[in-house]
Amino acid sequence: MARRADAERNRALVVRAAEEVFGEAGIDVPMSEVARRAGVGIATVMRNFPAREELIEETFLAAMRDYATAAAAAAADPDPWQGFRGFLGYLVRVQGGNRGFNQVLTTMFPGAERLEAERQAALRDFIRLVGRAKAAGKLRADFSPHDLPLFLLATSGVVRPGSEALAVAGRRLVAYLLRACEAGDTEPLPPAPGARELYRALENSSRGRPA
Amino acid sequence: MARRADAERNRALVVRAAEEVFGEAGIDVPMSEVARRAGVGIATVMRNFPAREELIEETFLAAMRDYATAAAAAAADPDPWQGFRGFLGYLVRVQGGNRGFNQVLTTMFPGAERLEAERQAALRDFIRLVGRAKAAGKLRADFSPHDLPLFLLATSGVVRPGSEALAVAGRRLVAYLLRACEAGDTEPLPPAPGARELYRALENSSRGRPA
DNA sequence: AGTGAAGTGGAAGGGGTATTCCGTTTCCGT
DNA sequence: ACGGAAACGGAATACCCCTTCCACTTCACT
Repeated sequence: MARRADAERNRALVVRAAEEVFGEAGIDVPMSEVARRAGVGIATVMRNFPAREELIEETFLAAMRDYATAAAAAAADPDPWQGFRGFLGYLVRVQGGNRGFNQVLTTMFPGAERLEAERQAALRDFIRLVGRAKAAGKLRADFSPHDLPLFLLATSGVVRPGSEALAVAGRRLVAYLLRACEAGDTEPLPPAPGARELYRALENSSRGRPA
Repeated sequence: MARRADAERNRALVVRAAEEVFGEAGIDVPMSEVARRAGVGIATVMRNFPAREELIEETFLAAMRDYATAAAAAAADPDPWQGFRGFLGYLVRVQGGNRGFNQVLTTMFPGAERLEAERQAALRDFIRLVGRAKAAGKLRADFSPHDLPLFLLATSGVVRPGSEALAVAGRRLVAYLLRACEAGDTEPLPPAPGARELYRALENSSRGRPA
Protein backbone atom coordinates (compact mmCIF):
# COMPACT_ATOMS: atom_id res chain seq x y z
CA MET A 1 0.00 0.00 0.00
CA ALA A 2 1.75 3.08 1.25
CA ARG A 3 5.50 3.17 1.43
CA ARG A 4 6.46 4.67 4.70
CA ALA A 5 5.30 3.48 8.09
CA ASP A 6 4.73 6.96 9.49
CA ALA A 7 2.60 7.91 6.50
CA GLU A 8 0.47 4.87 7.04
CA ARG A 9 0.12 5.73 10.69
CA ASN A 10 -0.92 9.29 9.93
CA ARG A 11 -3.49 8.08 7.46
CA ALA A 12 -4.98 5.88 10.13
CA LEU A 13 -5.00 8.79 12.57
CA VAL A 14 -6.93 10.87 10.09
CA VAL A 15 -9.52 8.17 9.57
CA ARG A 16 -9.95 7.68 13.28
CA ALA A 17 -10.35 11.41 13.81
CA ALA A 18 -12.86 11.52 10.98
CA GLU A 19 -14.86 8.75 12.62
CA GLU A 20 -15.14 10.86 15.75
CA VAL A 21 -15.81 14.19 14.11
CA PHE A 22 -18.14 12.96 11.38
CA GLY A 23 -19.99 10.90 13.91
CA GLU A 24 -20.67 13.87 16.13
CA ALA A 25 -21.04 16.70 13.66
CA GLY A 26 -21.77 15.15 10.29
CA ILE A 27 -19.84 14.74 7.08
CA ASP A 28 -19.75 18.42 6.16
CA VAL A 29 -17.47 19.37 9.00
CA PRO A 30 -14.37 21.40 7.98
CA MET A 31 -11.39 19.32 6.95
CA SER A 32 -9.27 21.51 9.20
CA GLU A 33 -11.24 20.21 12.17
CA VAL A 34 -10.46 16.64 11.15
CA ALA A 35 -6.80 17.54 10.83
CA ARG A 36 -6.78 19.25 14.21
CA ARG A 37 -8.27 16.22 15.95
CA ALA A 38 -5.94 13.87 14.17
CA GLY A 39 -3.00 16.00 15.27
CA VAL A 40 -1.71 16.40 11.73
CA GLY A 41 -1.54 19.25 9.25
CA ILE A 42 -4.25 20.02 6.78
CA ALA A 43 -1.98 19.02 3.94
CA THR A 44 -1.68 15.51 5.29
CA VAL A 45 -5.43 15.10 5.17
CA MET A 46 -5.62 16.52 1.67
CA ARG A 47 -2.78 14.36 0.40
CA ASN A 48 -4.40 11.17 1.62
CA PHE A 49 -7.93 12.13 0.67
CA PRO A 50 -7.96 14.72 -2.09
CA ALA A 51 -11.75 14.66 -2.18
CA ARG A 52 -14.03 14.66 0.81
CA GLU A 53 -15.92 11.70 -0.60
CA GLU A 54 -12.81 9.53 -0.37
CA LEU A 55 -12.44 10.22 3.31
CA ILE A 56 -16.12 9.56 3.81
CA GLU A 57 -15.82 6.21 2.08
CA GLU A 58 -12.80 5.17 4.09
CA THR A 59 -14.34 6.39 7.32
CA PHE A 60 -17.70 4.68 6.98
CA LEU A 61 -16.77 1.51 5.20
CA ALA A 62 -16.68 -0.39 8.47
CA ALA A 63 -20.06 0.96 9.55
CA MET A 64 -21.52 0.08 6.16
CA ARG A 65 -20.16 -3.45 6.54
CA ASP A 66 -21.86 -3.69 9.93
CA TYR A 67 -25.03 -2.52 8.26
CA ALA A 68 -24.76 -5.24 5.63
CA THR A 69 -24.03 -7.77 8.35
CA ALA A 70 -27.11 -6.70 10.28
CA ALA A 71 -29.20 -7.09 7.14
CA ALA A 72 -27.80 -10.57 6.57
CA ALA A 73 -28.51 -11.54 10.15
CA ALA A 74 -32.05 -10.24 9.88
CA ALA A 75 -32.58 -12.15 6.67
CA ALA A 76 -31.35 -15.30 8.40
CA ASP A 77 -33.62 -14.89 11.41
CA PRO A 78 -35.81 -17.95 11.83
CA ASP A 79 -38.70 -15.58 12.43
CA PRO A 80 -38.58 -13.17 9.49
CA TRP A 81 -41.02 -10.72 11.02
CA GLN A 82 -38.88 -10.61 14.10
CA GLY A 83 -35.90 -10.03 11.83
CA PHE A 84 -37.71 -7.18 10.11
CA ARG A 85 -38.59 -5.52 13.38
CA GLY A 86 -35.11 -5.91 14.73
CA PHE A 87 -33.54 -4.50 11.60
CA LEU A 88 -35.60 -1.32 11.68
CA GLY A 89 -34.78 -0.89 15.34
CA TYR A 90 -31.11 -1.32 14.58
CA LEU A 91 -31.29 1.31 11.86
CA VAL A 92 -32.75 4.05 13.98
CA ARG A 93 -30.34 3.24 16.78
CA VAL A 94 -27.36 3.59 14.46
CA GLN A 95 -28.76 6.75 12.88
CA GLY A 96 -29.24 8.31 16.26
CA GLY A 97 -25.74 7.49 17.37
CA ASN A 98 -23.77 8.62 14.37
CA ARG A 99 -24.67 11.77 12.55
CA GLY A 100 -22.29 11.19 9.69
CA PHE A 101 -23.40 7.64 9.07
CA ASN A 102 -26.98 8.80 9.23
CA GLN A 103 -26.18 11.06 6.29
CA VAL A 104 -24.30 8.32 4.50
CA LEU A 105 -27.24 5.97 4.85
CA THR A 106 -29.50 8.46 3.12
CA THR A 107 -27.10 9.63 0.44
CA MET A 108 -25.75 7.76 -2.57
CA PHE A 109 -22.06 8.16 -3.41
CA PRO A 110 -21.74 6.81 -6.93
CA GLY A 111 -17.99 7.32 -6.86
CA ALA A 112 -17.46 5.34 -3.66
CA GLU A 113 -17.70 1.89 -5.11
CA ARG A 114 -16.73 -0.17 -2.09
CA LEU A 115 -19.24 1.73 0.01
CA GLU A 116 -22.00 1.27 -2.54
CA ALA A 117 -21.17 -2.42 -2.90
CA GLU A 118 -21.84 -2.91 0.80
CA ARG A 119 -25.03 -0.93 0.56
CA GLN A 120 -26.20 -3.12 -2.30
CA ALA A 121 -25.27 -6.26 -0.44
CA ALA A 122 -27.43 -5.06 2.44
CA LEU A 123 -30.27 -4.32 0.04
CA ARG A 124 -30.05 -7.82 -1.42
CA ASP A 125 -30.39 -9.34 2.03
CA PHE A 126 -33.19 -6.97 2.84
CA ILE A 127 -35.00 -8.12 -0.29
CA ARG A 128 -34.66 -11.70 0.91
CA LEU A 129 -35.94 -10.69 4.32
CA VAL A 130 -38.94 -8.96 2.80
CA GLY A 131 -39.77 -12.00 0.72
CA ARG A 132 -39.65 -14.29 3.71
CA ALA A 133 -41.69 -11.93 5.91
CA LYS A 134 -44.35 -11.65 3.23
CA ALA A 135 -44.42 -15.41 2.78
CA ALA A 136 -44.93 -15.76 6.51
CA GLY A 137 -47.99 -13.56 6.18
CA LYS A 138 -46.68 -10.95 8.58
CA LEU A 139 -45.54 -8.22 6.17
CA ARG A 140 -48.10 -6.51 3.95
CA ALA A 141 -47.88 -7.67 0.36
CA ASP A 142 -47.54 -4.23 -1.17
CA PHE A 143 -44.47 -3.37 0.88
CA SER A 144 -41.58 -2.72 -1.47
CA PRO A 145 -37.95 -3.37 -0.56
CA HIS A 146 -37.30 0.05 -2.04
CA ASP A 147 -39.31 1.52 0.79
CA LEU A 148 -36.13 0.98 2.79
CA PRO A 149 -34.58 4.28 1.66
CA LEU A 150 -37.94 5.90 2.29
CA PHE A 151 -37.94 4.71 5.89
CA LEU A 152 -34.30 5.65 6.28
CA LEU A 153 -35.06 9.18 5.13
CA ALA A 154 -38.01 9.39 7.47
CA THR A 155 -36.11 8.33 10.56
CA SER A 156 -32.99 10.25 9.56
CA GLY A 157 -34.90 13.48 9.87
CA VAL A 158 -35.83 12.70 13.44
CA VAL A 159 -32.92 11.29 15.38
CA ARG A 160 -29.72 13.09 16.15
CA PRO A 161 -26.81 12.30 18.47
CA GLY A 162 -27.06 14.00 21.81
CA SER A 163 -30.79 14.36 22.02
CA GLU A 164 -32.48 11.77 24.18
CA ALA A 165 -35.90 13.22 23.36
CA LEU A 166 -35.29 12.66 19.67
CA ALA A 167 -34.03 9.14 20.27
CA VAL A 168 -37.28 8.37 22.05
CA ALA A 169 -39.16 9.96 19.17
CA GLY A 170 -37.23 7.83 16.72
CA ARG A 171 -38.18 4.65 18.49
CA ARG A 172 -41.77 5.74 18.46
CA LEU A 173 -41.64 6.49 14.76
CA VAL A 174 -40.25 3.02 14.11
CA ALA A 175 -43.14 1.54 16.06
CA TYR A 176 -45.57 3.47 13.87
CA LEU A 177 -43.82 2.28 10.72
CA LEU A 178 -43.80 -1.32 11.87
CA ARG A 179 -47.48 -1.15 12.63
CA ALA A 180 -48.02 0.27 9.14
CA CYS A 181 -46.11 -2.62 7.61
CA GLU A 182 -48.15 -5.36 9.21
CA ALA A 183 -50.23 -7.46 6.91
CA GLY A 184 -53.95 -7.13 7.43
CA ASP A 185 -57.12 -5.71 6.09
CA THR A 186 -56.09 -2.31 4.85
CA GLU A 187 -56.30 0.06 1.93
CA PRO A 188 -53.65 -0.55 -0.70
CA LEU A 189 -50.71 1.83 -0.67
CA PRO A 190 -50.28 4.54 -3.28
CA PRO A 191 -47.63 3.70 -5.88
CA ALA A 192 -43.96 3.60 -4.96
CA PRO A 193 -41.62 5.91 -6.86
CA GLY A 194 -39.47 4.34 -9.54
CA ALA A 195 -36.45 2.83 -7.84
CA ARG A 196 -34.06 4.37 -10.35
CA GLU A 197 -35.46 7.84 -9.94
CA LEU A 198 -35.54 7.50 -6.18
CA TYR A 199 -31.90 6.53 -5.88
CA ARG A 200 -30.97 9.24 -8.34
CA ALA A 201 -32.67 11.83 -6.17
CA LEU A 202 -30.50 10.73 -3.27
CA GLU A 203 -27.18 11.14 -5.06
CA ASN A 204 -24.58 13.20 -3.35
CA SER A 205 -24.37 15.86 -6.01
CA SER A 206 -28.04 16.71 -5.76
CA ARG A 207 -27.96 17.07 -2.02
CA GLY A 208 -27.72 20.79 -1.38
CA ARG A 209 -25.71 21.88 1.68
CA PRO A 210 -27.49 20.21 4.43
CA ALA A 211 -30.18 21.29 5.74
CA MET B 1 -44.93 51.56 10.35
CA ALA B 2 -42.22 52.77 8.09
CA ARG B 3 -42.04 56.40 7.14
CA ARG B 4 -41.26 56.63 3.50
CA ALA B 5 -43.30 55.07 0.74
CA ASP B 6 -40.30 53.85 -1.25
CA ALA B 7 -38.82 52.22 1.82
CA GLU B 8 -42.04 50.37 2.42
CA ARG B 9 -42.10 49.26 -1.19
CA ASN B 10 -38.54 47.99 -1.04
CA ARG B 11 -39.27 46.09 2.11
CA ALA B 12 -42.14 44.37 0.36
CA LEU B 13 -39.91 43.57 -2.61
CA VAL B 14 -37.42 41.93 -0.28
CA VAL B 15 -40.08 39.80 1.34
CA ARG B 16 -41.46 38.71 -2.00
CA ALA B 17 -37.99 37.83 -3.24
CA ALA B 18 -37.38 35.90 -0.03
CA GLU B 19 -40.58 33.94 -0.58
CA GLU B 20 -39.28 32.84 -3.95
CA VAL B 21 -35.70 32.14 -2.97
CA PHE B 22 -36.41 30.52 0.40
CA GLY B 23 -39.12 28.43 -1.19
CA GLU B 24 -36.79 27.03 -3.79
CA ALA B 25 -33.49 26.83 -1.97
CA GLY B 26 -34.27 26.92 1.74
CA ILE B 27 -33.81 29.48 4.48
CA ASP B 28 -30.02 29.35 4.54
CA VAL B 29 -29.62 30.92 1.13
CA PRO B 30 -27.21 33.91 0.99
CA MET B 31 -28.77 37.24 1.80
CA SER B 32 -27.05 38.65 -1.27
CA GLU B 33 -29.14 36.32 -3.40
CA VAL B 34 -32.31 37.64 -1.83
CA ALA B 35 -31.13 41.20 -2.48
CA ARG B 36 -30.28 40.38 -6.07
CA ARG B 37 -33.71 38.92 -6.77
CA ALA B 38 -35.42 41.79 -5.03
CA GLY B 39 -33.45 44.23 -7.16
CA VAL B 40 -32.15 46.11 -4.13
CA GLY B 41 -28.78 46.47 -2.46
CA ILE B 42 -27.59 44.18 0.29
CA ALA B 43 -27.74 47.04 2.76
CA THR B 44 -31.46 47.46 2.20
CA VAL B 45 -32.04 43.88 3.18
CA MET B 46 -29.84 44.20 6.23
CA ARG B 47 -31.48 47.45 7.32
CA ASN B 48 -34.96 45.97 7.19
CA PHE B 49 -34.03 42.60 8.64
CA PRO B 50 -30.86 42.80 10.73
CA ALA B 51 -31.19 39.13 11.63
CA ARG B 52 -32.04 36.35 9.24
CA GLU B 53 -34.71 35.11 11.62
CA GLU B 54 -36.66 38.35 11.21
CA LEU B 55 -36.82 37.92 7.47
CA ILE B 56 -37.84 34.31 7.90
CA GLU B 57 -40.67 35.30 10.20
CA GLU B 58 -41.95 37.99 7.87
CA THR B 59 -41.60 35.72 4.85
CA PHE B 60 -43.40 32.70 6.23
CA LEU B 61 -46.03 34.31 8.40
CA ALA B 62 -48.60 33.99 5.63
CA ALA B 63 -47.76 30.33 5.03
CA MET B 64 -47.97 29.65 8.76
CA ARG B 65 -51.37 31.30 8.83
CA ASP B 66 -52.48 29.02 5.99
CA TYR B 67 -51.18 26.12 8.03
CA ALA B 68 -53.24 27.20 11.02
CA THR B 69 -56.25 27.68 8.77
CA ALA B 70 -55.85 24.18 7.36
CA ALA B 71 -55.68 22.77 10.89
CA ALA B 72 -58.83 24.65 11.83
CA ALA B 73 -60.62 23.38 8.75
CA ALA B 74 -59.53 19.82 9.50
CA ALA B 75 -60.74 20.14 13.08
CA ALA B 76 -64.08 21.35 11.78
CA ASP B 77 -64.51 18.52 9.32
CA PRO B 78 -67.73 16.64 9.99
CA ASP B 79 -65.75 13.43 9.56
CA PRO B 80 -62.75 13.85 11.86
CA TRP B 81 -60.86 10.91 10.43
CA GLN B 82 -61.28 12.38 6.99
CA GLY B 83 -60.04 15.67 8.40
CA PHE B 84 -57.01 13.92 9.88
CA ARG B 85 -56.15 12.23 6.60
CA GLY B 86 -56.61 15.40 4.65
CA PHE B 87 -54.44 17.40 7.02
CA LEU B 88 -51.51 15.02 6.76
CA GLY B 89 -51.84 15.05 2.99
CA TYR B 90 -51.83 18.83 3.02
CA LEU B 91 -48.69 18.88 5.13
CA VAL B 92 -46.59 16.73 2.87
CA ARG B 93 -47.83 18.63 -0.16
CA VAL B 94 -46.79 21.94 1.34
CA GLN B 95 -43.46 20.55 2.51
CA GLY B 96 -42.71 19.25 -0.94
CA GLY B 97 -43.54 22.52 -2.59
CA ASN B 98 -41.66 24.91 -0.35
CA ARG B 99 -38.25 24.04 0.92
CA GLY B 100 -38.00 26.98 3.27
CA PHE B 101 -41.39 26.41 4.83
CA ASN B 102 -40.54 22.77 5.20
CA GLN B 103 -37.61 23.87 7.36
CA VAL B 104 -39.76 26.35 9.25
CA LEU B 105 -42.33 23.67 10.02
CA THR B 106 -39.67 21.53 11.65
CA THR B 107 -37.78 24.26 13.47
CA MET B 108 -38.82 26.37 16.42
CA PHE B 109 -37.98 30.08 16.37
CA PRO B 110 -38.50 31.22 19.94
CA GLY B 111 -37.75 34.80 18.96
CA ALA B 112 -40.35 34.93 16.20
CA GLU B 113 -43.40 35.36 18.35
CA ARG B 114 -46.01 35.95 15.68
CA LEU B 115 -44.82 32.88 13.82
CA GLU B 116 -44.90 30.74 16.94
CA ALA B 117 -48.34 32.04 17.85
CA GLU B 118 -49.70 30.73 14.56
CA ARG B 119 -47.93 27.44 15.06
CA GLN B 120 -49.53 27.09 18.48
CA ALA B 121 -52.92 28.01 17.12
CA ALA B 122 -52.54 25.21 14.60
CA LEU B 123 -51.50 22.82 17.35
CA ARG B 124 -54.56 23.71 19.40
CA ASP B 125 -56.82 22.88 16.48
CA PHE B 126 -54.89 19.72 15.82
CA ILE B 127 -55.45 18.70 19.43
CA ARG B 128 -59.18 19.21 18.93
CA LEU B 129 -59.03 17.18 15.74
CA VAL B 130 -57.22 14.36 17.48
CA GLY B 131 -59.78 14.30 20.26
CA ARG B 132 -62.65 14.08 17.82
CA ALA B 133 -60.98 11.40 15.71
CA LYS B 134 -60.30 9.29 18.78
CA ALA B 135 -63.86 9.75 19.96
CA ALA B 136 -65.05 8.56 16.57
CA GLY B 137 -63.05 5.40 17.12
CA LYS B 138 -60.93 5.89 14.04
CA LEU B 139 -57.68 7.18 15.52
CA ARG B 140 -55.72 4.95 17.86
CA ALA B 141 -56.06 5.97 21.47
CA ASP B 142 -52.34 6.22 22.19
CA PHE B 143 -51.72 8.71 19.39
CA SER B 144 -50.39 11.92 20.88
CA PRO B 145 -50.96 15.36 19.38
CA HIS B 146 -47.27 15.90 19.96
CA ASP B 147 -46.61 13.23 17.39
CA LEU B 148 -47.34 15.98 14.90
CA PRO B 149 -43.77 17.34 14.98
CA LEU B 150 -42.57 13.77 14.78
CA PHE B 151 -44.52 13.20 11.59
CA LEU B 152 -43.44 16.57 10.24
CA LEU B 153 -39.81 15.64 10.80
CA ALA B 154 -40.32 12.28 9.15
CA THR B 155 -41.89 13.65 6.01
CA SER B 156 -39.59 16.67 5.90
CA GLY B 157 -36.64 14.39 5.36
CA VAL B 158 -38.24 12.85 2.32
CA VAL B 159 -39.86 15.47 0.11
CA ARG B 160 -38.04 18.24 -1.67
CA PRO B 161 -39.15 20.69 -4.36
CA GLY B 162 -38.22 19.60 -7.84
CA SER B 163 -38.15 15.87 -7.31
CA GLU B 164 -41.24 14.10 -8.50
CA ALA B 165 -39.89 10.77 -7.25
CA LEU B 166 -39.60 12.17 -3.74
CA ALA B 167 -43.08 13.66 -3.90
CA VAL B 168 -44.42 10.22 -4.74
CA ALA B 169 -42.37 8.79 -1.90
CA GLY B 170 -43.79 11.41 0.45
CA ARG B 171 -47.35 10.48 -0.41
CA ARG B 172 -46.51 6.85 0.19
CA LEU B 173 -44.97 7.64 3.55
CA VAL B 174 -48.10 9.51 4.56
CA ALA B 175 -50.17 6.46 3.61
CA TYR B 176 -47.98 4.33 5.86
CA LEU B 177 -48.33 6.79 8.72
CA LEU B 178 -52.08 6.99 8.32
CA ARG B 179 -52.34 3.23 8.37
CA ALA B 180 -50.24 3.24 11.54
CA CYS B 181 -52.60 5.71 13.16
CA GLU B 182 -55.74 3.72 12.62
CA ALA B 183 -57.42 2.38 15.70
CA GLY B 184 -57.46 -1.38 15.91
CA ASP B 185 -56.00 -4.36 17.61
CA THR B 186 -52.35 -3.50 17.90
CA GLU B 187 -49.44 -3.40 20.27
CA PRO B 188 -49.27 -0.23 22.32
CA LEU B 189 -46.76 2.37 21.19
CA PRO B 190 -43.53 3.00 23.06
CA PRO B 191 -43.59 6.19 25.12
CA ALA B 192 -43.64 9.59 23.48
CA PRO B 193 -40.82 11.99 24.32
CA GLY B 194 -41.61 14.78 26.74
CA ALA B 195 -43.24 17.57 24.77
CA ARG B 196 -41.05 20.22 26.33
CA GLU B 197 -37.83 18.39 25.56
CA LEU B 198 -39.01 17.59 22.05
CA TYR B 199 -39.75 21.19 21.16
CA ARG B 200 -36.52 22.26 22.78
CA ALA B 201 -34.57 19.90 20.56
CA LEU B 202 -36.12 21.55 17.52
CA GLU B 203 -35.09 25.07 18.43
CA ASN B 204 -33.29 27.06 15.83
CA SER B 205 -30.09 27.49 17.83
CA SER B 206 -29.56 23.78 18.18
CA ARG B 207 -30.02 23.14 14.49
CA GLY B 208 -26.51 22.82 13.11
CA ARG B 209 -25.80 24.05 9.58
CA PRO B 210 -28.64 22.21 7.92
CA ALA B 211 -27.50 19.51 6.30
C1' DA C 1 25.96 7.53 10.12
C1' DG C 2 24.83 9.55 5.69
C1' DT C 3 21.85 10.69 1.95
C1' DG C 4 18.02 11.28 -1.02
C1' DA C 5 13.34 10.69 -1.46
C1' DA C 6 8.97 10.68 0.87
C1' DG C 7 6.32 13.03 3.87
C1' DT C 8 5.05 17.02 6.78
C1' DG C 9 2.97 21.46 8.58
C1' DG C 10 1.73 25.85 8.06
C1' DA C 11 1.41 29.90 5.31
C1' DA C 12 -0.42 31.95 1.17
C1' DG C 13 -3.97 32.29 -2.39
C1' DG C 14 -8.80 32.20 -3.99
C1' DG C 15 -13.77 32.05 -3.49
C1' DG C 16 -17.66 32.92 -0.89
C1' DT C 17 -20.73 35.11 2.70
C1' DA C 18 -22.11 38.37 6.56
C1' DT C 19 -21.62 42.92 8.16
C1' DT C 20 -20.24 47.79 8.26
C1' DC C 21 -19.54 52.19 6.32
C1' DC C 22 -20.19 56.16 3.59
C1' DG C 23 -20.93 59.19 -0.48
C1' DT C 24 -24.98 59.74 -3.30
C1' DT C 25 -29.82 59.64 -4.40
C1' DT C 26 -34.68 60.01 -3.38
C1' DC C 27 -38.47 61.51 -0.95
C1' DC C 28 -41.53 64.80 1.25
C1' DG C 29 -42.96 68.81 3.97
C1' DT C 30 -42.71 73.44 3.41
C1' DA D 1 -38.50 74.29 -5.84
C1' DC D 2 -35.78 73.51 -2.20
C1' DG D 3 -33.50 71.70 1.77
C1' DG D 4 -32.94 68.34 5.27
C1' DA D 5 -33.66 63.81 6.59
C1' DA D 6 -34.33 59.19 5.26
C1' DA D 7 -32.99 55.59 2.47
C1' DC D 8 -30.10 53.75 -1.01
C1' DG D 9 -26.27 50.80 -3.31
C1' DG D 10 -22.05 49.09 -3.46
C1' DA D 11 -17.39 49.02 -1.90
C1' DA D 12 -14.55 47.78 2.03
C1' DT D 13 -13.82 44.77 5.86
C1' DA D 14 -13.70 40.57 8.30
C1' DC D 15 -14.40 35.59 8.56
C1' DC D 16 -14.28 30.90 7.18
C1' DC D 17 -13.20 27.19 4.29
C1' DC D 18 -10.72 24.69 0.59
C1' DT D 19 -6.62 24.16 -2.05
C1' DT D 20 -1.85 24.84 -3.38
C1' DC D 21 2.80 25.52 -2.47
C1' DC D 22 7.28 25.12 -0.40
C1' DA D 23 10.99 25.02 3.03
C1' DC D 24 11.83 21.75 6.49
C1' DT D 25 11.75 17.14 8.81
C1' DT D 26 11.69 12.23 9.03
C1' DC D 27 12.31 7.86 7.36
C1' DA D 28 14.59 3.86 5.30
C1' DC D 29 18.13 1.93 2.80
C1' DT D 30 22.94 1.25 2.41
